[in-house]
Amino acid sequence: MSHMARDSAKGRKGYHHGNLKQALVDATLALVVEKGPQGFTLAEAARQAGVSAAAPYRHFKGREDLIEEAARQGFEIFADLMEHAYETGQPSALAAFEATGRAYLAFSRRFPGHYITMFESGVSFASSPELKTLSDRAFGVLSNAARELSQHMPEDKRPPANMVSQHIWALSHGVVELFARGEPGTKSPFSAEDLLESGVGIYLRGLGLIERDE
Amino acid sequence: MSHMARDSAKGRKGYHHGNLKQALVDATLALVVEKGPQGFTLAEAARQAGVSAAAPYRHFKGREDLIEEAARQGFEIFADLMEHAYETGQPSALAAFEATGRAYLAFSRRFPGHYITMFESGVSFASSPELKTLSDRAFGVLSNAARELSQHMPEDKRPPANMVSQHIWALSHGVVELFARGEPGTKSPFSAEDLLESGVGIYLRGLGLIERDE
DNA sequence: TGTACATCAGTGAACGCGCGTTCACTGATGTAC
DNA sequence: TGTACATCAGTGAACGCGCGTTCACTGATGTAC
Repeated sequence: MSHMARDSAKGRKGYHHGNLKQALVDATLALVVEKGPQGFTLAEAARQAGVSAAAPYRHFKGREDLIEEAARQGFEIFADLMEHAYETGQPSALAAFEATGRAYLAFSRRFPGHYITMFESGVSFASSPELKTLSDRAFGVLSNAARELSQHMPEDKRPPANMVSQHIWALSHGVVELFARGEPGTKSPFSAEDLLESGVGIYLRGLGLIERDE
Repeated sequence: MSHMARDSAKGRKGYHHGNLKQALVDATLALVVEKGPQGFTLAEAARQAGVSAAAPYRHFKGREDLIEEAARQGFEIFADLMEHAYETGQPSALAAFEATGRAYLAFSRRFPGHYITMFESGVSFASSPELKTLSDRAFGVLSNAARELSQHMPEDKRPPANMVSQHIWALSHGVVELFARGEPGTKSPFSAEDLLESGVGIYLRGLGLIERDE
């Protein structure tokens, strides 16, 4: 078999794979990046893991279940990244907030497969209670950052903290979808990073949190 | 046949449909809304139009070609809507700009099938030169609005007009994707319209185009 | 107005394909004694 | 250390399915005379 060459790498012994579950998740992530959210098939993932089409059923209930596991892992990484970014910016509420915005984009760059399964595969963060919990953790970080930010704001024109976090979430998501993909035709002169950075900057100025001439 | 009841509505004569091309596009739009961007099949669209699976090939080269036509019509409507919104806001550069932002969201509401084929079907606005041209027209409106807006801005801290239009595009797109869908789990207390309106407002304030207490 | 005929826009049967899933099976591994 | 045996994690063949596409066909329509 053609995959034998890699058998020794992870304790693969021939008949027993040893690490199939994760290998299938990894194959899913790669496929989804390569062929788009729906281009992925259970059969192809099995093939890529060097295993028969029936094998995945030892670890997953079915096709949907595999995607969900990939998304689950994604949300976990995502939440960790957001939390880490938040802590990095502390104790400055402003720095923490900006950092979480950047973390969103950075996550989509470093884990494109996860990003796709999470936001474009149709699984969505309400498919299972577990995904809901995990996504709540991630977006909770952004919400908290927004809430703290709120307290540094001129009190008269202070929008709800949730609204602020949703603005940044939407802006980040839009930038990722439109400008961070390899898609041609989007030959923007600005990088996604620049776009998000400047957009958030202007927005924060609008909130009165950054001085006009910085 | 079960679809005979509707035959008289549009000149349907039994053997000849009379309006198949558009009927297939309409079926595509409905399917894509109902089952997601990839849930659509040529066979199902034909079925919904009350016609055999081979019939679509009289009007389209294949599956891909049908989606592309749907997207093409979408871009046309979209561009018209953007232009109309722009003119509505004139001669105020600010009002025109805000109107185009609103038009983006309004379009996604009124033509969800088109929106999906345009932005989520994988066809993308660079698949064909024709789509590219049409999408350029639509986004050109937004760019122009941003350019005019630029001239009303404090000259020292004036970001490139293209950047401004891309910020708004990204924010609009993000709001649509995250908060304008029926998806549960996104139980936001704010409507997509409110979110976009307030987000754009804060952003424009950040540009120095709206006074702090308005 | 009537007829012959070209063209148009459908039909329906057939194809090959890959998918998701099930099933009885079997080789490998771990454990009890 | 060796052996018996349960359990685990694979196999491979088979299934039914719906899809995209092709083909020779045929009914309906439009036009020339």
